[in-house]
Amino acid sequence: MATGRSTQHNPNPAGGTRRSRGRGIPDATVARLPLYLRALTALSERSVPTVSSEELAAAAGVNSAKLRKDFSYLGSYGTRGVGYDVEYLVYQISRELGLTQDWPVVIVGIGNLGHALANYGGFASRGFRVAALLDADPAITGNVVAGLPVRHTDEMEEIVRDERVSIGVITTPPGAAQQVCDRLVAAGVTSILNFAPTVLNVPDGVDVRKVDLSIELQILAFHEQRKAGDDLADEDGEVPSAPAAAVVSGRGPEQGHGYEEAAG
Amino acid sequence: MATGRSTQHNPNPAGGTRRSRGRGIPDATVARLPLYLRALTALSERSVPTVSSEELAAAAGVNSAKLRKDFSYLGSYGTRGVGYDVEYLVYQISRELGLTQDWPVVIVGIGNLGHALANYGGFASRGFRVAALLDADPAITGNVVAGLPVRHTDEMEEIVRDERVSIGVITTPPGAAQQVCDRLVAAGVTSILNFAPTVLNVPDGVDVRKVDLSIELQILAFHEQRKAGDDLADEDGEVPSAPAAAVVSGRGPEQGHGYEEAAG
DNA sequence: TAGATTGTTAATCGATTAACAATC
DNA sequence: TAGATTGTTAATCGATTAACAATC
Repeated sequence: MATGRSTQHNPNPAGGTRRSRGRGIPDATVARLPLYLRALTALSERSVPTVSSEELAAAAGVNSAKLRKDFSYLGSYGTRGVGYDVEYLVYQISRELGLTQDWPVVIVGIGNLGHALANYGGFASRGFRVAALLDADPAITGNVVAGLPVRHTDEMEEIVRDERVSIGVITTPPGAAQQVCDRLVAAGVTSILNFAPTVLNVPDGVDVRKVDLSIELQILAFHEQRKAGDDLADEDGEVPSAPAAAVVSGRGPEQGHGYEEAAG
Repeated sequence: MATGRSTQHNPNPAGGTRRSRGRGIPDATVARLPLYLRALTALSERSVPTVSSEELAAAAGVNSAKLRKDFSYLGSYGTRGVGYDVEYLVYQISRELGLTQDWPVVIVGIGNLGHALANYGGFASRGFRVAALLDADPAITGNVVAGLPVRHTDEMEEIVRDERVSIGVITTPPGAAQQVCDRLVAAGVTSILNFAPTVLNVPDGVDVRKVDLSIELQILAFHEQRKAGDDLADEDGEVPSAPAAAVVSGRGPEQGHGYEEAAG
């Protein structure tokens, strides 16, 4: 949501309905489990033994009805009149998310962003292990980043195979992303986190999630514009639906304020 | 969001129903407009004059029914039997997203990630202008990053005011994020893009979107685990709902494979 | 006119929410 | 028992999708 940020293909790789297998968990719920887990981990570090749905929801930034509904998909892990046992819930959510096992990941493209991710602390603490850093540029390979040597992308297939890597992170320039993706998938990777601003095409059974700074900013700009518009009279004053022919020659005011009033 | 990335508070700051004002556009549609815009820009660069909903949808990674429905919220910008004029649609979507005006942003926290964002090309090309880079560390202030001097956070309020900054990007450590957020908001910022793994509390009227690497990876791990489980018999073999009392003492196997079979 | 493709309708599906019975 | 809080139900809402009439 990206979401926001969102799976490009195969949000539900098992196919069929959204909750096909056994106690299937809705996508929206899965996306919130990490939020709950983070809040619970903070409580755990403060040695808080139990927490109510109301308190935990506040800490996670959701409402309590949603939280209880989400937890109901996992099972009945609370105690009526008491709340949830923090440690127990940390474990159950971790298990559900697959974080009780070790996930080797490779990061491909060690520019500024790859560098930042390699140094990101949240990796190791949550069951993810950086198996290798890869780059195609000989000027970069051999450098040590975050304690790891940057290896050449020539070694990609070997590393993915030997280290049983199933998750790849792509931080290359957009032009290289699809090719890197293809090679990762061919080598056995089945989940891709894509930071390159490109749509990746992948075969069935491969999950792609993307993180796109530019998209997030554009969504903010949209709402920001709305706010600014609300300050004026009423922005929806029937902008004439200009006939296409009249605009084909130029694309209209680029950075200017042709049709609309300034929003600042 | 995203999630996916997702607005924490006020996904619809105008309040009321999801589509309150005039020709209000659903959140899901707004989140896809940047995708269409990117695909259209690529077509524009190749001097493609028109495109059908089918072609454009394929390029953007969505289905064509959804695309046409999305565009219908913007107006009737297509021509039956022909398709959409690329340049005209680029302009209309840009205008709808507020990209025909200039958005000054500040980036607070110039570590690895802030550094990466400052160098990110997608910024400038889409109406966003980095008005300032800020950091609290005197060892970092004064450095030139992406052609801009890193200024001290002491100057935050002055810069936000003078440059009319309404969008702030937070790339600080999690412990500093809320305080930075509070100061940005107090200074006049009304949209925040948060890369720190913290829930930010903001007053009504302020939008927060967050980008969280760790959450994206955890969602991938969940699906990855499912895939692995599908290879075995049937993973849903009634894991006994362990009584809370039995687990309170320890949190169960941490990185181990206590309850579950290995998924690799 | 015939072919192509949009814009819209209506059905379906998933997500959210409030309310409350169950029960600790 | 009385108070507190979960887990679930049912209503509502938003998003997706296929189909097709409108129309270029």
